[in-house]
Amino acid sequence: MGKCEQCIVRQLNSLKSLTKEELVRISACKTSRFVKKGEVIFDEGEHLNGVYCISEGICKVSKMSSNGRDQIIHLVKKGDILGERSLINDEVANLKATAINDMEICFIPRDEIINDLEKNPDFTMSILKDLASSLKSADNVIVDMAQKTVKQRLAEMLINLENRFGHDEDNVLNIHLSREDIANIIGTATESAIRLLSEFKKEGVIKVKGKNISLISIPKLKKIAQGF
Amino acid sequence: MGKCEQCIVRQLNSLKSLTKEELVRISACKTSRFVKKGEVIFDEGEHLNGVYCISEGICKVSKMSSNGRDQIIHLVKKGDILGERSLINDEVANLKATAINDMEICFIPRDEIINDLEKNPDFTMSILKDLASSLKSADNVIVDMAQKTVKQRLAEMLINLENRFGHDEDNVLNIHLSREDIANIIGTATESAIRLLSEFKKEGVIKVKGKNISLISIPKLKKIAQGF
DNA sequence: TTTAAAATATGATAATTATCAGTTTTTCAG
DNA sequence: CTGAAAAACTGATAATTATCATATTTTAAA
Repeated sequence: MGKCEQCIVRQLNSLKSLTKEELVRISACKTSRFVKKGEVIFDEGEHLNGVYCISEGICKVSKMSSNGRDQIIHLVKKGDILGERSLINDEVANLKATAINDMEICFIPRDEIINDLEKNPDFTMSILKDLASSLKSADNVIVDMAQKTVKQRLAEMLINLENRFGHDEDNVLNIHLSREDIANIIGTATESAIRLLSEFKKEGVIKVKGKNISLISIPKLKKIAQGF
Repeated sequence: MGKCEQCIVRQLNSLKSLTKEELVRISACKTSRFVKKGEVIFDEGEHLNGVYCISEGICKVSKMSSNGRDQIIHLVKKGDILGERSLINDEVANLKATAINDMEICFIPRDEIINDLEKNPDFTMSILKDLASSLKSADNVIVDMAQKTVKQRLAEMLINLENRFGHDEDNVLNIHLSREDIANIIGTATESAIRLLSEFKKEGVIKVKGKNISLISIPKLKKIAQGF
């Protein structure tokens, strides 16, 4: 189990604002853990009692709608912090986190980190900026969900995946989602997502082989996302 | 122009966490202003340079979609703070604020309040909790927008209006929105919103007279919102 | 490897929602 | 008060999206 002070992942998130001493203290009480693909890290209604720092892998964060379908609200990857919101308002989790590939995650108990939150203004400001930025992007998602067609949303989502996860040497996106997950991100039926992916493929804007998706023309996708 | 120390509205928001001294300082530099119905307080892309504290009235906060329709993301009323996000990340406004009735608002310059944000941990934590709570409700809106039908969303919105704004002695909601605004909250065409309102009226779950809406059966509306 | 289960795919159809066109009602400036 | 503009409304129709049924392919456990 590595030490937080030396952890590279930490540099990617708000924990970078902690002092050396704080990190040593956190390192002593944190626990590291492997999570298998498909495993649920926490579910709606659970008490979190701490935050997770993602060392490796990707998980989806979702919420069940009253109509029985899961809506994926965001994708969390290496370097991201998970559960900070429940930490702040001290409520049970509003969302569910599920690994979409094998992961390694560190858990930091609430009591340790809440102390830093109250004492270290740099750290607090950093969390504050994180939340402000999440809120901005949530607002943008609301607008897209409310105003764009499923086709527009799919195009937009593909561009977002490219920006956030990048692609390998063969231009294949570095994230492999099931068709159902794709549908649950853009808020549509699985069949509709499949049909639109086929349509994009036919039109030559993407290449699809199983869960491997490559974007062939990002400009064209951007046009589709804007309604052309 | 009243003094912040004595302002009742302040008790409703994060400003209640400020000390007497901080309030006196802010009071000295704040400016108060009346805003007419329909007037734009700030628009997307503008530099805010401060936050607004709403003394009276209601405004809509919206964002233009690339398809040319305005999506209303929230309604801000007496006691709410407006523009805190732009304050924190120091970016231009992502949203537009428009008065939906006559308002009175106080403006607090950025420099004054940013100082308190960095120095007063109670105040910072209060803002942090505000943002966490906004983020939670934004996530819930995303789920609804993505998974619910327009009919479900309208029913839900009516319940939200009742909870947030209440009704007068004649059971009429204390907020008077145009049909277009209603459509822009739930993310649909104005005609669709009108049709569904008529349907609800016919079914006897609401009473409508112009912009005066009364909820007759909240339980029925809740059932509709959940898909029955 | 075999086989059952899960995921993906496709077609047909129904339901929802948007758009366009036009009418009626309301609002409000003069 | 009056007339023009804006808002609200209604109908017809088109476009989008969901649902159901079923076939094919892929995955993973025995």
